[in-house]
Amino acid sequence: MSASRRSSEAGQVEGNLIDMLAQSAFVTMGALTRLAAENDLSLTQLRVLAILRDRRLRMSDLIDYLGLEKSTITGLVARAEKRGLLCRAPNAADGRAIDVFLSEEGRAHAERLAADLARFVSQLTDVLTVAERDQLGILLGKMITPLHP
Amino acid sequence: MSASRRSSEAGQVEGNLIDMLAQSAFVTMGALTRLAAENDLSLTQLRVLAILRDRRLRMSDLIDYLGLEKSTITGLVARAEKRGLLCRAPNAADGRAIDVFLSEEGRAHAERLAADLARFVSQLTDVLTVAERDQLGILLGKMITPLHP
DNA sequence: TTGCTTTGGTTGGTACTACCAACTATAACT
DNA sequence: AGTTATAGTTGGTAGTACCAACCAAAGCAA
Repeated sequence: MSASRRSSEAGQVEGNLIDMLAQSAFVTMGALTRLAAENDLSLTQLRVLAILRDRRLRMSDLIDYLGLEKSTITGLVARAEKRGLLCRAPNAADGRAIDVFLSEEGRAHAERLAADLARFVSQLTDVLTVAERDQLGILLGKMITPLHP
Repeated sequence: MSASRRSSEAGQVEGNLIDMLAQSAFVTMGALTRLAAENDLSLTQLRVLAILRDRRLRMSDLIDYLGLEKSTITGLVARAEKRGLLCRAPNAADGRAIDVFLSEEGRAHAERLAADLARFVSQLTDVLTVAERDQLGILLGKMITPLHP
């Protein structure tokens, strides 16, 4: 596992896949966390903005996307709403449900974050050739797509 | 960015590298978080155990590894110590410093976690051929190694 | 050597995350 | 209609992570 920055000591470039996946996850999450912090957001809030960028969801959908307790979502959305990042509105079809979607300000935030993230990732993948980048995208895609049918 | 599980809708398997990296990071982090939760740990505590698995560090080193505020580390280590996962001892060479290292129980925990993680990752990479797995490890390694010289 | 600065860690306080259990209200089922 | 299931909220707890303020040992300087 070895979540540290230097768990696989130099030399063995191929490393072990477990370490590589865990480490790249931590690196990416670290970057995302920093990115969020720079924009005065938490990682979870950043996720919410990202998810809502091209969707209008009910609370319960958001729960599915994030895999968190509903009370957690309530608080999350409430704080984000208070900050003007997103809006709540009753769902037209279901009297129990509440829809959530980005406000103007939230959308602007989300766009900026997406751009920043893109910049970070390209910096991270700079060391790879274009072919390698494609290859990496394909492999990760193949690994992940089974998870969301 | 699109941190969601299904941000890149079906079809374009190659996806876009940014999405793929972010998503695989979230998937991996999700698994790590679940793994940690099953063992009654937080993600950060799991990281600490992973880092200390083959090291004895001073607090300040731990700060570097985790990239968190020192007061955060103090609390983290204090709670883990109270739970018997790790030990604190004054550093022999520097009167100000405190060494941190795994207890027996902490070590056992860490081993178990490493095994569980390995199991999870292999399940995740099951869809890949052996050659693809190697390739993925190489690419991730190449991408990450520059970050820890 | 005495005094100033830097480094290593802790303490106290705040905001947020995330969980659980208990609750209200609408919807769906029989 | 009456029961059951679903959608969200509220209240309470533990943990994460930050900041500012602090103490003590170490390093450096005059």
